[in-house]
Amino acid sequence: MAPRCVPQCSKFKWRDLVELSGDRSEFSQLSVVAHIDVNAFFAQVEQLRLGLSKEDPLVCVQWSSIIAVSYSARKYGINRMDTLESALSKCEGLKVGHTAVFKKGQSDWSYIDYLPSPKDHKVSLDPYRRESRKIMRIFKLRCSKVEKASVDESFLDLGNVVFQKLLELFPVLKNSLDKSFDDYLPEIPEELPEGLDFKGEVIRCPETDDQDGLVLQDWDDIVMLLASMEAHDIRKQIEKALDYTTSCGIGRVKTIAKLASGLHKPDNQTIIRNCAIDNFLNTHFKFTDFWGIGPKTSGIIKQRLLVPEEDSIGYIKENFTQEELELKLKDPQLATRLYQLVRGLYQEAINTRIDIKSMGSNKNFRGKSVNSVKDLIDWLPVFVGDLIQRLTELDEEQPNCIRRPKTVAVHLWSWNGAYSKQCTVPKFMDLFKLKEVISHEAEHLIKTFASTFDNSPVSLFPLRSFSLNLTSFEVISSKESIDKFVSSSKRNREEHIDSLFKSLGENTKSKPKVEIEEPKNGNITTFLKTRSQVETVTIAASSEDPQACPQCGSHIPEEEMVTHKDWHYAMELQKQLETETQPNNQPLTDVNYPPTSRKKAKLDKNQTRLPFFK
DNA sequence: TACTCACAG
DNA sequence: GGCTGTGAGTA
Repeated sequence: MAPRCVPQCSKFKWRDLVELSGDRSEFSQLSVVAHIDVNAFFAQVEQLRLGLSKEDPLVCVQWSSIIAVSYSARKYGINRMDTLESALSKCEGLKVGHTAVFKKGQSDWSYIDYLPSPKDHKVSLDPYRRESRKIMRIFKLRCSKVEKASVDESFLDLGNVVFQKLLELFPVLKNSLDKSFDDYLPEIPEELPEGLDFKGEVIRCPETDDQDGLVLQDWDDIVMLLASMEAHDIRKQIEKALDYTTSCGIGRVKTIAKLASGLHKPDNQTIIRNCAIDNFLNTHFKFTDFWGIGPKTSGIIKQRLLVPEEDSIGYIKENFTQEELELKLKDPQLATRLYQLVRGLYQEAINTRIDIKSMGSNKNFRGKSVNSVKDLIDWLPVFVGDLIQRLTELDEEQPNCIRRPKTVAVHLWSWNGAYSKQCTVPKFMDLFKLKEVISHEAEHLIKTFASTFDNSPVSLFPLRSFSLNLTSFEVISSKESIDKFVSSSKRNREEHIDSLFKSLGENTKSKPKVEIEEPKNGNITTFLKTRSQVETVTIAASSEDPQACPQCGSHIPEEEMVTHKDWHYAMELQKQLETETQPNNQPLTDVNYPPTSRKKAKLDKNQTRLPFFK
């Protein structure tokens, strides 16, 4: 049943609404963030690769341990703790997909049709990263700001797109004249426009909702409603284009959205209105569930605050002021964070471009499989190949911002201790050259290590673990146009806010201080604005116009050309995605897969298990 | 630069 | 629970 509106004086000001349209919308009082995670991601990837259906119970394995369990396999009581053997005993028809692997001595990974052994193989997570990037492309098409939290999770800032919808759907917002930033917003209307309703599961608010259903009181509730519709639509697009199901949480801040996304799995979403935050946190979670509060930190908190097992969030909220938390925890940063976390008020930035800081390739060795320098050197192509491959994909993803590592480090773990050594390398643009250098330096570092053990009573071998790391990434080339974009974009956004307010009939005297952070390259900051220009200005463009877009002919202000071209790029990508997608449930044919691996990846679709389990 | 720690999935 | 990955702190 559709929610009812019970209007009351709004708590929110025009400032809050306008901030929702800016590039720091996650800090607005009306902010809304979605957390989307792909259900049993590795299992879904393997299911598609093997041409199986969602109903086929499947596990993704690495050696003989299970790293992901499809939802249909969970029905048999299989979980990640099971060994492959016990999983197979629980489910007769269980399908098994092993991760792709590197073979010792080779620099590219592939899917193989036998059970690989850790003795001469290393796991490759590359296929999952590739699928992850496809999903990210869609997210980036649909909202102005996306933060990739991990290979299968992202945060989406839905503020901008909800702002747009608010203006479209509620004339009372669009037609208000002579408002200043400090005026309160009007009450919400008594009736919602036709067709508006929450999508997904809405957590109840005991104080305001009643037996007849959900009650909307203020604009933040409507923001959540619109966000739920938008998030649902984005998730359906992912499913249509790529065939992945997802779970999603929608809330005021990242931590709330993150907790919410886990509540209704798989393939559903959960909405936390601000009025429901307390009920949501208290009935479902302990303070240890917050992202970033690990075993160590929670141990300290428990000890210093004497937190009881039950109702730990309520306990912290009700018994300590922020000052008391600082006093007890002796860690002002943690105190502030905890104070805000338990109230659902911990507003964190959504980082769109997470600049890569390091990149590593590791492997643990078993027994005496690496018992000499030669054994280790034989493995080197795998580590180097892994890293170079990932650098290649990084370049492809951001062709106008090429990054290279300054240092190469090797880490070795023997049974006697851990050792590491690093050296600087030239920042070659050419990855073939860089590959040579990294191989050479890594080999040199390993040999240096080995020689220091020559006359030592302890031995480096058999080696327990090895890792090759690239660190201190620096930008070595960024296109001139991007630089221009960066320098002009701050002004752009100020103008953006100005023009918004003109459309709102703003009196510019009380213009708010909208903090403007330094921009991210290539990001579609003014996406919506640009889009509406494309739609309305197309015909006015002349072929003589030096500021005409070469692709659509629209007249585009010089400083917006980059953004505008990004938009074209995004649309092209979308087209590409749509044509790449098969209408039936066939596995995706990934044009990016190395030809060798692709051939091997094609397994018989009628096969119920990989051959080695027959 | 070398090493350790914390956290996450 | 083993494995893989990332970032921060410290001397």
